[in-house]
Amino acid sequence: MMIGELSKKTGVGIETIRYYEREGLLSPSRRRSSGYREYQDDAVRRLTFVRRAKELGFSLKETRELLVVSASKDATCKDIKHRTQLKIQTIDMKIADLQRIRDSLNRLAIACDGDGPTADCPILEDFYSDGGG
Amino acid sequence: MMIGELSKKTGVGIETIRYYEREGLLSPSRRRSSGYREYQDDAVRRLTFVRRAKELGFSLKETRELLVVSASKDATCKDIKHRTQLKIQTIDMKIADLQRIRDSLNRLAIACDGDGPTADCPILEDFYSDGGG
DNA sequence: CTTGAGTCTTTAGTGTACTACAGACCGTAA
DNA sequence: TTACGGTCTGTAGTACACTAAAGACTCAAG
Repeated sequence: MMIGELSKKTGVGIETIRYYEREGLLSPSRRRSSGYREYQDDAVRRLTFVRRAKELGFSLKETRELLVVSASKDATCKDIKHRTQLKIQTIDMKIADLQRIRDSLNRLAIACDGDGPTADCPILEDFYSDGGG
Repeated sequence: MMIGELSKKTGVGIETIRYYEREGLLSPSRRRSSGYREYQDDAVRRLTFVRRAKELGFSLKETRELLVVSASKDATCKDIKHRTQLKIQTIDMKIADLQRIRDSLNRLAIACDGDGPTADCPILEDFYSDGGG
């Protein structure tokens, strides 16, 4: 199939497909003499993989690595599992960061009764005085 | 003081200070005839504000708005509190997103015993087959 | 007066993941 | 043959928050 059909089948834009190719995620099986890209059915599968990995928080770089490992003959489940666990760890750290921020903001919001001028706002006070919460 | 001293006092790089100026967050109180920026002590306070807001997840654009509100005579605490609560909401949504992703990855990691070739990996299977969970 | 550090403006690069556009070429149906 | 839509390459723009570098100017000390 040509790129337009692949785009329709996967819901991934044409420009994006070409971008993924530049980034080494997906190549057409061949080129016509005209230069037109031609894809096989497995390109749909591969694009699905890329989008699913993205959904799950993997960057394009990481996704490319996953694809390489996935296709490697001597790679094992272990490698994939390891990468997954690392990703879980970084997500956990991000969540912890956001929780910390959330709690700080919440404390400030509670401290502010919402009345009076900004000059008396405990939120702004915190902001101006650094490292408070 | 000049920009170098302000930079040392706040730990914010010179280039960054100039960038903040371009973005409307901080202006020197005046310029010398040579073009050199001159700052008052309150610039330290203002930069502190910007960094603290950043720590708490506000973008530069949002921080600029906070500064405007903060300086506005008829603005009230209410406005600041409201912005804070909105920020808490978007952080909560981000956390929920990450939790969902984390749970999916965790389920996959558990399903994968780490043995065998990638061809049998349940993680990769999920990736190739879309929307699995 | 010279030297060296500090500062100035303007422009461009970083990373991420696209997205858009210009100008040319291809393929097919009427 | 003409028209029209699909496709090609290459370049540049988007958002965010910086960061770096070139080349010129300023300032203070010696």
